[in-house]
Amino acid sequence: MTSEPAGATTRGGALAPEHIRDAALHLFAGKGYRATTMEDIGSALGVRGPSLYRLVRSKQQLLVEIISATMNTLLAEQRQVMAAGGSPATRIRRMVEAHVRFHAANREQAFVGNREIDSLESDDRRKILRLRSRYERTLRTVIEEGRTIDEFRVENPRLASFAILDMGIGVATWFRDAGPNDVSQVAYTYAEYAVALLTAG
Amino acid sequence: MTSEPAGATTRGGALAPEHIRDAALHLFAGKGYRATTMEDIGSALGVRGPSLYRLVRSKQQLLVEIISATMNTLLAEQRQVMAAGGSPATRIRRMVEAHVRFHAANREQAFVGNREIDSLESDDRRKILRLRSRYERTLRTVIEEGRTIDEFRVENPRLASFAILDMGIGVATWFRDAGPNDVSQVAYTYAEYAVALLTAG
DNA sequence: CCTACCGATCGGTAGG
DNA sequence: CCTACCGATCGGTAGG
Repeated sequence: MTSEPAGATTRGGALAPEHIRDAALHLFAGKGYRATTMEDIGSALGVRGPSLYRLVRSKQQLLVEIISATMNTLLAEQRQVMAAGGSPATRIRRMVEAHVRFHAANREQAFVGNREIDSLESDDRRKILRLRSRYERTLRTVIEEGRTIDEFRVENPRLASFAILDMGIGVATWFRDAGPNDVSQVAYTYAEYAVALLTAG
Repeated sequence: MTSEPAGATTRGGALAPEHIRDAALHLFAGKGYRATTMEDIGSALGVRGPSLYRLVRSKQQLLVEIISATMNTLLAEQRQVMAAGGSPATRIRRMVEAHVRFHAANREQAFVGNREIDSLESDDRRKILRLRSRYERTLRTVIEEGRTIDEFRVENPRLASFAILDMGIGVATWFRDAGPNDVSQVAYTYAEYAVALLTAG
């Protein structure tokens, strides 16, 4: 993203745009975008608030980058599943597993991406909503395909895709690494739920 | 809740605590708790910000009342379902229908209740989280009961109850009165999904 | 129910 | 990377 050598921090130190984003993400997740100050973010990195402006345009830009990265990752994983082929049920399973895995393994990203959409300025919000919509429609397309070949019996692909996506999104709110189920268990189980819901009659 | 005559507004006018809460709810839903000012709320009711303090203790108190009311309604409906009896599958269906119906018919309440939990001061937040937890555990209990009598085959009641609840919560984010499905359709369909997910094997 | 106002916070800039 | 600071916002109170 920058013209500096990959993986290097800026000369001798802790302060790189990537670290700033990480610190910001953690604070946004914990206390909300609006409640987080530039001084908070700087403080997490051992500098004062104004020092961040050498590497970051604005607080809003940090939020935009965090949420965009989240949606782009999700869409990239979905594209991989589509490219790999397989029956509708197979693709649904893989898609739900990737979706849930992401929401469990990147709780803060997912959480901020969902809660702070309205903290985005309207142009950016529109862009993000378009990406979300595309993500949902791709899932819906696979459901419709499965219906066409009688692999699924759901009557309303739109409601089914919302239900499947939303249950996965919820994982970001309750999942804990120290909890009774690990990421793989949850991902597998939710994929089963999705297929069950689609094949029931 | 107050000692004034039920249904009456305070002497000649638009300003009653209930109206203030309604206006606040709408604004909190639209732009977030922290981005909403007392002046905004007053403005929606035709008064200046400071005038609200005659009827309201603080902005925080408005949020507490809104979120508490939401959870209490949800819990009351759940208790009714439990009191009415029926097989686990019947109770699950009714519970999911009530849950979804509430989230579709009271989108703003549900939305604010979910997004602004971290805007509550810690004592209030704890109280609300306890209520949510109780709500979830009651659903889980019914799932476990259904497993005991072999009505359900799910292996993990905890994951199943999270999945069912979270898909219903999602309804508050995408449902529109002008959309292709009405509240009853969505409630019925989601109840089907829940049962499908619980009985699949 | 209003105006005036206090006290505090905050994003971002100036200018080293 | 820092201090000093501007300009603006906001919750809540005083005192009618």
